[in-house]
Amino acid sequence: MPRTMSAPRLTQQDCSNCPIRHSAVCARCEADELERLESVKYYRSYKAGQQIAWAGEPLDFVGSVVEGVATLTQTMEDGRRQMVGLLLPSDFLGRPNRAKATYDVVATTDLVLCCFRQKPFQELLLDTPHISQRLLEMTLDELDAAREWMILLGRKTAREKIASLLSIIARRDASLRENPAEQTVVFDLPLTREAMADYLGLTLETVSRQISALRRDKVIVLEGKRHVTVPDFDLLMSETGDDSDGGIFG
Amino acid sequence: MPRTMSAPRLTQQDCSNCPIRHSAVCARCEADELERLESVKYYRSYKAGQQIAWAGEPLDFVGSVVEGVATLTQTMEDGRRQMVGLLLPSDFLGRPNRAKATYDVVATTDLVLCCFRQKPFQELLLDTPHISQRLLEMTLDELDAAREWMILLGRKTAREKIASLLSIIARRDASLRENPAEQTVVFDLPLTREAMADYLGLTLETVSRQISALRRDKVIVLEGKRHVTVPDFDLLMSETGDDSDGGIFG
DNA sequence: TCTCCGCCTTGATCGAGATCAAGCAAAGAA
DNA sequence: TTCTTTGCTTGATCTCGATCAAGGCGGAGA
Repeated sequence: MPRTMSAPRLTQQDCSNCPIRHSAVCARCEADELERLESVKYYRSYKAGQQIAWAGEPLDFVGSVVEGVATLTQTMEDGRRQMVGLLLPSDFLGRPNRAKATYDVVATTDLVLCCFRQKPFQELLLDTPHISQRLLEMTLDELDAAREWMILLGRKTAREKIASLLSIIARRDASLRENPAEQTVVFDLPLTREAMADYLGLTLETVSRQISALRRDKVIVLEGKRHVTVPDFDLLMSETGDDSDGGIFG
Repeated sequence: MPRTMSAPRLTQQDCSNCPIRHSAVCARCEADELERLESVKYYRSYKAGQQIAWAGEPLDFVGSVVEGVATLTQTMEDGRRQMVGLLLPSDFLGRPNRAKATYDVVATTDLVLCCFRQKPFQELLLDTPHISQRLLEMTLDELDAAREWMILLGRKTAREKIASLLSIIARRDASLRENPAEQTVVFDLPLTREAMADYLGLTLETVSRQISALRRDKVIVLEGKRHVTVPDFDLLMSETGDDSDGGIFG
């Protein structure tokens, strides 16, 4: 099967105006370091639903998500699937010095990546400590997130899993709002029921039933299938099974 | 509650004779760099069962496991527990620049750590690229392992979970043997049934039943409760649900 | 306007693993 | 010796989420 990717290249963009300038792998770079990055970076765009990489197949670049959402998924021989990562803007894709993708990577929304070929990125890592330090920090954060997810997968009930996922999305969106302390949070789900099931280690039917149950219990209000209103964020949090303290920025 | 740790200090040991010299965070260091490490490192020892750190409590050092096994565990308010990491010799404990432990850390066997206080280790990281590069590599490996574990927790059956855990331990032990290509593997379980349950997202009763089932089906032979013989490693692998190729070093 | 298709919901039933419960075996402790 | 404790096994039963099945809804294309 042909697996060539033809992604349109965007015109070169100025790093200093980049929306992820202060949170991506380049966050700590100085002006001269950014100049060097600009000389080797390039952009790739993908449409919603497009696959970016296939587990086990060659992937000769790494990069940062500039806009959109992508998922990392692993599939067992018999078709069982588990999502193992959710890439949001500023998250890093790929592993330095690894020529093949470890997971299937799929764009779930339209997506823009800021990419580097493996070889030049290797060199950047070796002689730009600001980049390798930041990459270490981001990788440690991802490891913490993965371990948090292990608790969810191993020990939480279906209802707690759904509430946890909703609270994660709500919290992320809340941080972009004018008044983040507001109890009411409104957002759109960026994932289908099936993708949520892959994420949570459930079936899509169970996801649907638990969302209906949370709606019935007035924990959330649904308009259509994707638009969610959380009237009382503390109430949602109390359904996640996590420690109740910590507030919206927990 | 008093939570002070008093761990006996060992006499200073020579890095060049260290059993984890070539696989720990110091693996890439040159002679002069090792000298610097030796000047700030110190050892801590723990007895089997002793707790090393408490989630949320101060932990002002990081370090490498020299000998023994430790576990990272997170506990929910109502007591549900999930193990999120297993630290074997050469694995790294703690997070640079973080003053508090994120997880409960417990020695499951007698344990020796090679430790560094946070502050000097920070400095080492900043001006010893061989250390920060190696730490990044190890953290990326841990992230891959955590994601592999997410598939196990989210999608594998109880029998597959047990077979997967046995194969991981068997594979690790096999790599220490004279003839690693040998089909028969023998080892002792370093974990209680309860710890295995915490690792696998199961109850200890289910762990016990599945081990009995694997014994009944001749996949393993048990002498006592901990000593395991795997007569045919491929047969064990075929029970894990993972891709069958790859062999013992997969 | 109709039809199709992707996505979602809901109902009925099933079954893997949890829970509740009893008891065994080995190692200390009294 | 006898009593406890710790770690483990096994049985009986229950329950949550999976599975199998049917149908609803809304948007895109004919």
